[in-house]
Formats: sequence, C-alpha cells, structure tokens
Amino acid sequence: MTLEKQYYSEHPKFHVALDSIIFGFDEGELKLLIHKRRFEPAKGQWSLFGGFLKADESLEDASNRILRELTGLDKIYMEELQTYGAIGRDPAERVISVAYFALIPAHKYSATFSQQYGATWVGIKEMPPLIMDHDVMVEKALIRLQKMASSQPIGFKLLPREFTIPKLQSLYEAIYQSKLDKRNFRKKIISMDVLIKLEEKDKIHSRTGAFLYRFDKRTDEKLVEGGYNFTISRV
Amino acid sequence: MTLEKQYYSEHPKFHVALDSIIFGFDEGELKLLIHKRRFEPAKGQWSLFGGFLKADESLEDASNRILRELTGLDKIYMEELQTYGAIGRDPAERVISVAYFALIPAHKYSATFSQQYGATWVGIKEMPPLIMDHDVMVEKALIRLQKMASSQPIGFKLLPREFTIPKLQSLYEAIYQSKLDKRNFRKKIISMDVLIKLEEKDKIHSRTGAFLYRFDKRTDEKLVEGGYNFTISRV
DNA sequence: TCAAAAGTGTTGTTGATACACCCATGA
DNA sequence: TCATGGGTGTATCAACAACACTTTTGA
Repeated sequence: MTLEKQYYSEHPKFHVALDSIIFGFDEGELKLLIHKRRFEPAKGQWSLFGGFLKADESLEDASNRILRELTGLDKIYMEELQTYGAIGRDPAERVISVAYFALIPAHKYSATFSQQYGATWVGIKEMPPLIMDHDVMVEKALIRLQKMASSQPIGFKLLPREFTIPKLQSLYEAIYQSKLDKRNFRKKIISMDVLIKLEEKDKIHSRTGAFLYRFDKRTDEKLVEGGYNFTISRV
Repeated sequence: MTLEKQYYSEHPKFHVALDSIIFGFDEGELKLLIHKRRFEPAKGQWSLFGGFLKADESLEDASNRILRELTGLDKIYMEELQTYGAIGRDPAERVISVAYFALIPAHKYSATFSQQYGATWVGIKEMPPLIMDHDVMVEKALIRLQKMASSQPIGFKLLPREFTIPKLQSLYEAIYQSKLDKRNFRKKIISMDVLIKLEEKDKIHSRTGAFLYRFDKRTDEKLVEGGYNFTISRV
C-alpha cells in the first residue's frame, strides 16, 4: 500500500446521491417533475427524482443519466444547485446528495416515460410536501430560477421553438409569481434583439391570434455570456 | 439487514473532501490563501486548503472546522461554490470534493497560524498553478466574488471595522480588476446608506488623511436580503 | 514648493415606469 | 354584438456616465 493510499484510507467513505429539481412550463404554470418514492425509507411519499452516483461516472454524467432515463431527452439545461450533507438528512443512512437544477421544454416530454417512473408534473403552487430536505432544495432552485430569469433569456430552455409574446410573458409571470405590464414587457424583450418574428400567427390560444416568434440562438448566446439586466416592472 | 440497508448497500461509497477558496484583501490587492501540499500525490505543490469529511460532521461543519483550524477565526463568511466529482480529478483515488468560498478580514488573520500550516497569501494576479482542478475552482470563485460584489455590500466581510472610502474603492477595483471613477463610486456608496462617517481621519496612508467610516450592520443586512444593483462605471 | 492623495457637482443620456385605448376574431 | 385577448405610444422620473479642479499636508 502506497503512502497516499494509507493516508486516504484513514478517512470514511460516504454514499453520494443526486437529486434533480426539474422545472417545466405548461398550461401557463411553472411545474415540477416529482414522483412517489419506491423504496424505504419514506416509500410512497412525494420525492424529487434522484439516484446514487456510480463508480464509473462523474457527477454531471450521473445527473444527465437520471434526466435521460426519466425524460428520454438529451442536452437538457442543467446546473448544480447545492450539495446537501447534513447528518440526519436521510434517516436510513448517511448520504451526501448533490442537487441539480434542470429546465426542460415540457412539450417535448413524452408521457410514456412518465408512466414508467410514476413521474408527475405538479404546479409549484400546489406542490405537496416532499421527503427529507427536498422542499428546501426546491425553494432554493426557485430562487435560482428567478435570478436566472432576470439575468439571461430563459425562455429558450422552457418554451417550444415557436411561441407568442403573451406566452413568453406568462412564463415570466409564472417564474416571478407576479403580473407584468404587457407594453413594457414587449418593449423590453424586443429591444433585447433575441426574438425573430415569424409570418404565422398562433390562432389556437386566442381569437385574435398572436404572432409567433423564435429565439435567435446567436444573440441568446451572446447575452448569456455577457449577462444582462432583465428587469420588468412587476404590477 | 433491513430493506433500505440492502438497497443502499448496493451502491458504492466515496471519499468526500472539502476545498476552501479563501479570499482576503491586503496591500490593495485581492489575495488567496494557499499552501504547499504535505502528502502525496502532488506533495510540495501549491494547493488550496482542504480536508476530508468526517463521519460525524456536516459539510458546513467540516468547512468551518477547516477555516477555524487554519485561521483561528470563527463566523467567517462562507458559502458553497460547487462540488467537483470528475473521475480522474484526484490521481490517487476517487474523491468527491465540495468547494467552499470564504471571505476573511485579512487584518484579523494571525501570522502564527500561517506558520503552522505553511499558509501563504498570494495576490490573485501572481498566483502559481495549483494542483488538480484547484485552478478551475479559483476561477469560478473569482467570478462568484465579482457577481457578489455587484449585488451586495461586500466590504463588510473583507475590510477592518474602520476604513476609508478610497480603501473601499480599491477593494472593488481589486475585485473587478479595473479602475473606477472615484466621484461616481463615492456618490453611489453613500447613496446606499450603509456607511457611518466617523470623526477621525486615517493619516497613515496619505498626507491629506481620509475620513474613516464604518458599515451599518442593520442596513447591510437589509441590502443583503433584498439584493441590489451595485453598478459603477468601470474606467 | 511640490508631489500625492482626498474631496467635491453638474450635465446629458439612457432606461424604467406608469398608464388607456383600438383592433381582430369567433361564438 | 360582445367578450376575449392582441397590439400599440408617450411623458415623467431615476439612475448612470462622463468629466476637472481645489484642498490638505508632509517631505
């Protein structure tokens, strides 16, 4: 045994898990993907999706694996939220859990996966209590999402490729949980130069019909990089 | 063996470590506290301070322990930066490392501790290469510090209790790594209502002497809570 | 007397807010 | 014809950026 092995082996090892706070936007509401836990402890209670870290994968790989298994989607936007390591957080055994925060375009999410894992979308306003410290994670993720929404164009990650300005506004309203002034919203978002106006209108969601837009990927990337200040007066 | 034990035990365990990115401000420069590693692998190379998580402590406790052992200081400002878990990051063994970002008032830091652990302050501009992924951690911490400086009054955590406005400005300049306009800086910081002007002047650092100020803890807390926008034109 | 740093105000510009009416459409 | 939601413009105000000279003092 080498010196470093000796040294390292003096120290305890821990289970390392991952938990995913998965946001989606649908029916004008910000939603969270959760399920009923399938094993003890707390079997049957509402929980975030998660899993244990495997020996041959990095944390990001593991988190991506969980998202892929669950949604069938790849290239989902994901970032680390925080790592939770309180001693009694898992009543069964000590587990260090790395929480990841993900944004998925809900319209792409196939319901077949949903059934397989018992996944359920719940509106964040109607969210049931979750197990362990999962509620704390969600609260922190929501704050992160709000900050993110005010510093980079976020709609890209949560909306379908084509969308109307009223839809985009309702996304921001769902994230901020407050109403916005539609004239100021439109003025601001257009001045940012990230939207490409299309010819067609969406006639499904209103009688008048609203013009469809697309995000301009190039501008979006520039804005993400530089960061900017997206403030819209809340009403 | 209970069901949950059985389930949990199917999964591998990992060493969990902590690394601290410790910033201080001294001699007009933003500095980082590092040392030469005392064991293999990479013995003798520059490294962040860190240590392994113990079975009976939470992550925050462990990070606080490391800071206390190292600096003799308690109640240091500290927050999680990110968790690093790439497979080959530690060449000896797989280690999941939670990086913490800390701000210490460098004037309180006693040199005796420094000797015991071989701690060395290095200016971030003159930083030597660090082991493993520690450089990446520092880079991320610096960006975090810059964002933090533009959204809450940060001087509180890095300066002595009494300081002059030119000192405070030089702290911001060190963080942003660019010069600021002193009239605009003064105007902005005073309008924020966090400073209490004292009677005395600091005559050590200049001939004219500059008035001393103190932070108003109450206002500071309000601003931290609400967040604000601290933008000063960079020159 | 001079070098070095502290301190001080104004103006132009930009961006945010507040706010009300008309239009298009399908039921 | 009416209810619903889409779309548009302006005036006020607050905040930021740019910018140069005087004062104090110790060496």
